[in-house]
Amino acid sequence: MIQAPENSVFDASGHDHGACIHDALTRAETLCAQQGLRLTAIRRRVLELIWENHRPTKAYDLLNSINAERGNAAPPTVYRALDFLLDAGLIHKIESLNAFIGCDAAHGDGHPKFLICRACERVAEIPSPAVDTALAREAKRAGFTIDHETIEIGGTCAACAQRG
Amino acid sequence: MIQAPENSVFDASGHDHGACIHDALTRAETLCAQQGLRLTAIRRRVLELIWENHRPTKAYDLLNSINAERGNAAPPTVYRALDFLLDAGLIHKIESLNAFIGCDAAHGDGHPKFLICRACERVAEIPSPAVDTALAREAKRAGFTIDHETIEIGGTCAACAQRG
DNA sequence: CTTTAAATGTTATATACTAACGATTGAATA
DNA sequence: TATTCAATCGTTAGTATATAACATTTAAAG
Ligand SMILES: [Zn+2]
Ligand SMILES: [Zn+2]
Ligand SMILES: [Zn+2]
Ligand SMILES: [Zn+2]
Repeated sequence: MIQAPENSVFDASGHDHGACIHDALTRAETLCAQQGLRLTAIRRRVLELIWENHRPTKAYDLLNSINAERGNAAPPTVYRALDFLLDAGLIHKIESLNAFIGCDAAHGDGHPKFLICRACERVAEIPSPAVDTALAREAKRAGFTIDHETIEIGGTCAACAQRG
Repeated sequence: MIQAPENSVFDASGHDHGACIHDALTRAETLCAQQGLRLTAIRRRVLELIWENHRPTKAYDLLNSINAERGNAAPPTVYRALDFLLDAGLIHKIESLNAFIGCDAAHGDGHPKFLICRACERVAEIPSPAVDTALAREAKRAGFTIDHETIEIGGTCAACAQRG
C-alpha cells in the first residue's frame, strides 16, 4: 500500500488529527502562560475551531459555530478573539483568502510563508531562509525596513495533482 | 540641496508625475491594441485615477471619484473595470490592503513582489529572481505546482525612516 | 472587600464584493 | 447598409468582511 511521504509539508491528511488539535491547544496554553496572556474560553474555542478545521477558516464560519454553541456571539466576539490570537502568533491571516489558519510554527524564526492548494484548500507553512535572505537583500538595496511579510503561494499540492 | 537617489525603487516623490500618468496610459493603449482588448472610457478612467493617485487605491474611492464625475456608477461599474485591468496585467491587487495599484512592469518576467511603506503608503514593485528561485525550489521540494504568488512586504521606506 | 483594567455583550454601521437581468453598444458579417 | 450577436454597461439587490462606540461583566491587583 502506497503511503504519502510522512515528511511532506502537506501530510495533513495522514496525520493523527485528534492529537494535532490537542497539541496545538497545549502549545497555546504554554505560550500564554509564559507570556502572561489570558487564553479565555472564547479565545480558546476559536483557536480550537480553527484547528479542528485545519484549513483556512473564515471569521463568519467561526461566528456561526460559536453561535450554534452558545447563541450570543456577534462579529466583534470573533474578531476580538482573532486579533488576540494573531497578536499572540497562534494563528495567521491568509490575506488572499480572508481567512485564518493555526500557526504550526513551521516557519521557524523567519517570516511565515504559505503554500496554499486551491483544490483541497490545505495550507503548508514553509520555512525558507533563502527567500528571507533574498528579500532582506532587496529591502536593503532599497533602504527599506521590513515589518511584516505576506507571502502566499497559490497552486496545487502533490496529492491533488496526482488525483487529477 | 539633498536629493533622493534617482534610481531608488521608491523615487516616486521626485518624478514627473504628469509624464508618469501619461506613459502608463500610453502603455495600456499599446498593450490593448496589440492584444485586441478594448480599453473603454470607464476602464481607461479607472486606470488613470489609480495612476493619478500613484498609491494603493480602494475600489470605493474609485467609485466615489467616478460618481463625482458622471453620477451614475454602482459598485459593479468599478469592479468590472478592475477585473479587466487585472486580467490585462495593467494593475495589481494588494491583498493586504484590499487596494489596487498600477503595474509599472518592474517585476519583469517574474511574479510581482511589493515593498509597501506603511508611513507614506507608497509601493515599489521589485524584481527578485533570487526570491523566485528560492520559492520555486521550496515548491518543488513539496511537489507543489505554483499558480499565483502574493508577496507583499510591509515596512518603512528610506525617505520615511529618515524623516523619523 | 474595593478598585481598576481587561474582556465581553450589544447595537449599529462601515467597507468590500457579487449575482442577476435588462439595456446599450459596437464589431462582424450577410 | 442592415442584421446579428456577443461584449459592455446600467441598475437593483443582496452577501460577505470588518469596525466603531458604548454598556456590562469579569477577574487581577491592591
Ligand atoms: Zn490536524
Ligand atoms: Zn491539494
Ligand atoms: Zn507617478
Ligand atoms: Zn514611506
